[in-house]
Amino acid sequence: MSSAAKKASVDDLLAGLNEPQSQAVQTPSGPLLVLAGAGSGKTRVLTHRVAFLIAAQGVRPQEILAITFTNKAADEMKERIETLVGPVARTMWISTFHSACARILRKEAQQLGYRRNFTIYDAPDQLRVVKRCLKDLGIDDKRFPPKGIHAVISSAKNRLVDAEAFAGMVDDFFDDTVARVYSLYQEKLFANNAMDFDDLLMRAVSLFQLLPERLDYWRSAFRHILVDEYQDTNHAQCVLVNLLGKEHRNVCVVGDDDQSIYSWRGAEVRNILDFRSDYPEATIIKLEQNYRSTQTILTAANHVVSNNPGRMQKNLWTDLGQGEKIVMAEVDDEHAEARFVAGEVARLQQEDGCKPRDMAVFYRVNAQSRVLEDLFVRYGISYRVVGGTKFYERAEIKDALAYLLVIDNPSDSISFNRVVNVPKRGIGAASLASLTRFADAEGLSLTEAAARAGEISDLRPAGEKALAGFSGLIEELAATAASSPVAETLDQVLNSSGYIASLQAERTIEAEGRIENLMELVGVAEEYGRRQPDGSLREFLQEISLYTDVDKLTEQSETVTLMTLHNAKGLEFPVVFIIGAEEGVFPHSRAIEEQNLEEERRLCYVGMTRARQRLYFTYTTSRNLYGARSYNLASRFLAEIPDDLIDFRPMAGPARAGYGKTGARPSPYLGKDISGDVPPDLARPGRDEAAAFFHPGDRVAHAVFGGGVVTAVERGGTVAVRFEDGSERKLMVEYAPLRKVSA
DNA sequence: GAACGCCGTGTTTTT
DNA sequence: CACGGCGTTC
Repeated sequence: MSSAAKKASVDDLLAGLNEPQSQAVQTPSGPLLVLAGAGSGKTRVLTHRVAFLIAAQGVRPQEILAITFTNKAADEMKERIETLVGPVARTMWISTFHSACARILRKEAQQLGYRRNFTIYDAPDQLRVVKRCLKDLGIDDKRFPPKGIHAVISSAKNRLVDAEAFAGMVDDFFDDTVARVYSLYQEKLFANNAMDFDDLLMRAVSLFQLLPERLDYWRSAFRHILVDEYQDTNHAQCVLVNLLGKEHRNVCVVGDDDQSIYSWRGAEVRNILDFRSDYPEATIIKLEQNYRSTQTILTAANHVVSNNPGRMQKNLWTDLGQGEKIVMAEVDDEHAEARFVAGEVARLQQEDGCKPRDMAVFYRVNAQSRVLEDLFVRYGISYRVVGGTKFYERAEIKDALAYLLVIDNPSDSISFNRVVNVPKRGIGAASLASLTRFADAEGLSLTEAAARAGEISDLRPAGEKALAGFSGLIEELAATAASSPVAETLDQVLNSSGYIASLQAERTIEAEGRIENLMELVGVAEEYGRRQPDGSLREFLQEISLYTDVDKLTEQSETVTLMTLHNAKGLEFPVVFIIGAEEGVFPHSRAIEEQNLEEERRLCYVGMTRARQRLYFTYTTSRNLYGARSYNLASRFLAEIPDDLIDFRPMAGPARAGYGKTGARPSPYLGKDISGDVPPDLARPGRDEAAAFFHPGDRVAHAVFGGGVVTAVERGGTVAVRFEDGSERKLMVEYAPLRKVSA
């Protein structure tokens, strides 16, 4: 490449960047912290910085390790870098922490006593192992719920506390039990030549800690490390970055403390706040210009999040103009909510020329999508749900994959048990018990034991025959796998096992759906074969096991997108609806109980800042939740948005007296310890708070008397209000359906 | 050995 | 409400 061409391309890389962005791209090697507010061009900076390192600093692509939060983000980044630097981009490591660790561990497995064909267990698999442990240890799974146990184990792993260390710091009975399970759980994973998600991180760390020589190797392999969404890294990930990066110190992390929303799975905002102490000489750059949202949306989001203490100060601004006000719609119940959203989706298409793909609906929990989906189907609005029951967690998909997993890793007993009698081939609990006993006695895997079914004395002839048949099937499939593309192996799995046939025999709609899903899986395998002609079954399985639904989210044109607020991270849409903005839903009741409102607020901030032009909030006065009707307050977050940014749409029909039907937008939230279960009345400002809450001059609204202005605040929780109809009334704040509209 | 149905229970977010 | 676990029945 001539130097002129090179220079031109470097100029290109910097063209169109604002000052701080350009600085972040050009800052020479060494630690760099980029605090990137929502929509401030973070991805742009990352991709351009990588390109800059390659084009201007002479860094070789394969020396770069770039970590993203999802596989989708990784793919996008790869693509964008490729357009900047060309096909060499393909030699870079751009992936999630988990994928990167898995890749490293494939090469290093033997160092840890694993074989390189280890299986990665997903959440349901992990739970199954926990359950088995509880059973083996004779622990009552009523008193020790597997999910809870697993959560504790997972959190320990994220803090790099292994089973032994955990046992050493136990200080109550529950943890003591967990410690025993943890230890057995690890044994079982190891015996199955399997790792869970957390192991990928923890084992990578221990590899590096145990074997300095391997650390040296990987350290010099990745001379430059870049980490996106650093605010959502956990301790293990942070340690990993430091192990690899602390020596050469070419560590660039990008993130936004206001967007940390994964503390429940071990993420520690502290990591980004502490970057300066880990790397005192770090350059720190703030990106504060937002290129995504209108000023209205931005101001509103800033107001909300500024209620959180201890933030890194940021001042997001935009020059995109004020734009539309934020619509806040009060509706009867979840059905009215769905109707409202569907109505607006239709209207925006007709009147504003919005495309369905421009619109997204965010909710707090997956269950909320149901009602919406029902109505969308009836309205003929096509939509897609991101997340929820994930494609790769569907039973039929997991069954098919379990066959492949057993073929690839015969030690994997979870997968073995999953498929040994699916479809039914007469291998029941009794036969399996014999098989397991035999395997344990002989020190064999279940697959190996099945191959020697004839030697199992207490097996009934029918069971023996069935097991031998299954064993033969697996061997046959393994032979195919050894010499054929993945898609072909999969096809044979589905047919030779009789899996498809048994579904066809069901003759139900669900079974047809399952077959379609399986065909889609075959499609995925074919696609893989095209992309990676030399790809192995193992690599295919690894890719799949770390793949989530968000990763699949491609720009399909004519559908509205439905997803949880968590899944919305990193995305943007011209129009965003945030539904269920109610106390107990969002913020979630459990977050209220656990006093973790700051994270909920950040979640709100993330949701709001996804919107480019229009932002809607909806809240219901009554909602069916878990089979029972509940009456919730409007979310406190709504009250944190300034009035002049809001287009309030009270419930249709005459305003009715009573809680939540005031026709006034929700007032600033006063209650401090109000959980979703507290009767609504208690959530109203009490007598003592009245004086602090209302001030003369406040604009208020009354459910019956309409709008007015506070003229006086009296003792005993009484305020005087002059209403728009000219009347003046004294009202008991404690009981009157009175809402503050603005101060 | 499999299928059905009952009951109790637990409900956030996910790499 | 929805699912998993467990007992009953064929």
